[in-house]
Amino acid sequence: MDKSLPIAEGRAPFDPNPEDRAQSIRDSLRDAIVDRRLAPGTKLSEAEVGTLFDVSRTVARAALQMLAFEGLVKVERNRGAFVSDPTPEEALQVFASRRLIEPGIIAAVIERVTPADIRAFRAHLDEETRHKQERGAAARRAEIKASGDFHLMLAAVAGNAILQKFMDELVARSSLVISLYGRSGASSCGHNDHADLLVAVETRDVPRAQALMLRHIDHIEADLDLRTKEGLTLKDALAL
Amino acid sequence: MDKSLPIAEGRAPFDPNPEDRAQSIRDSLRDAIVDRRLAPGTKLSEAEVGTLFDVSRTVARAALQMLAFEGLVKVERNRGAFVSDPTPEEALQVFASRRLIEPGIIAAVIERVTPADIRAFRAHLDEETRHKQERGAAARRAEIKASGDFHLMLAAVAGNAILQKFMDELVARSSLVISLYGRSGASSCGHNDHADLLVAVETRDVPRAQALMLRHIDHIEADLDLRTKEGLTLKDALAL
DNA sequence: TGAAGCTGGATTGGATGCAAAACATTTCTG
DNA sequence: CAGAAATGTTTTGCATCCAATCCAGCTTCA
Repeated sequence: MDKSLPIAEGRAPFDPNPEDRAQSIRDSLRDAIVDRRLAPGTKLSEAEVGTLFDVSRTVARAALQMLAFEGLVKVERNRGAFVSDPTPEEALQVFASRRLIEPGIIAAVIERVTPADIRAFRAHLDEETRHKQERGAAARRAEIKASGDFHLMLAAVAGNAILQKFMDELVARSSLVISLYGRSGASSCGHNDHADLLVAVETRDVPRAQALMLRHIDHIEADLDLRTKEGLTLKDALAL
Repeated sequence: MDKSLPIAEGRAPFDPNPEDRAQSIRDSLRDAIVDRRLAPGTKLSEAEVGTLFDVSRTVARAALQMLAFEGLVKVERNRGAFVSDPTPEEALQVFASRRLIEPGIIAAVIERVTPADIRAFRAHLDEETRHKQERGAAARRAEIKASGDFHLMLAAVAGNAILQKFMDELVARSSLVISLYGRSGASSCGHNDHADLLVAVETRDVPRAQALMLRHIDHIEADLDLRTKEGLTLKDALAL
């Protein structure tokens, strides 16, 4: 059994809350996936996950099942669970979905945001820019994660639990897609979309905020290189 | 053990495809829930579900877990799974979510719909009106289900697997909400919203189709009576 | 009488064991 | 030597088993 998977990092040494261990395993695995510490296609065997987190296969399997529901892993019958490897088409669908949902979220945010929320957003933005200035792969990972968290904060303020869950899934899948197809290291290269968005929220300018949100999603998507990489190489190598 | 739960009805007698039994149990249970054959709040014990479908608790539990992810059942730790009993606020969130997603879906449909799709929609509409004319609780259930299926067909034609999954969940939750808070038996009392929508799709009039979709959701929501029923009665009985 | 504590039964959470499927390796055959 | 058959190994799917928790009814005590 190979213990080289770098996935058990964010886990608490001994369950702080004795509640649902499967949930916390899922969170650790999800972090590892969106952080690209686990490459798409990696096999996640029940036994391996179980021993790494020191639980039985039963609860390891439950965690993998949860991730399958979110689309972060694919389970193939009698074959096991693999970190999902979204196709370019799936990538486009992720952003198409976000284009529908996030303008609505931003409108709800403007309706409900409190001064305390604004302060929290500002603090988060500061941290984001801090990560952006640092160097190294770890800082890059932290930046991508923080960027996603900004959208999750918006979803939380919007106050719709269902949309929040959808955004949870969409942001996670986006991170996966960016890590696969992202051209530059960072999602928002050069742009300051989040800061602009926050200004529009503060001034309660709904149309502008929605337009900025759509533009922001355009920017993220424009940074992707969705030309299929593998799969064609075979044909290339043989025929051409 | 009570064997009175009328949930095992849609199940195939012996798994035609030996694949994933949990999945098919989930489908049966979901049908039963959105069909109102299982009332909100009903306890779904693992052992009971297991014996009803002739599987062990392990796979019964997996099915319940899936339903929990969709929000159709709530599992309380150490207490079990219960058919979820959405609050009025959750009900509003369901429709708020649909208002964001479905206009986008209808636009995608207009872009991609084929003549064969149109024929399928027409056939489905016929069946809907047929159910609407019949009498009895069974016909009412069939009508609600068919009405939801129309929206699911739209989502399928739109061609975005993620949005389709979201709509799966939203339609199921809507049926649950309607069965709980619906005033009239049917959702679209008197209106012919689906037929109008289909015309707009055929003429490829995106703005009109989107407006009709929003109006349709308004109609469904207007048919709800979201005043809290239980919970306040206690206060009423005691204080007032 | 009523409230707190206790006990028996039932139910869930989770670990383990076994059969079947998939995979890897070796052996056989042309 | 190449390809196919066969065998052994690994991993999943699932049933079963045990411990922990919860619930209901009963007992006890003020």
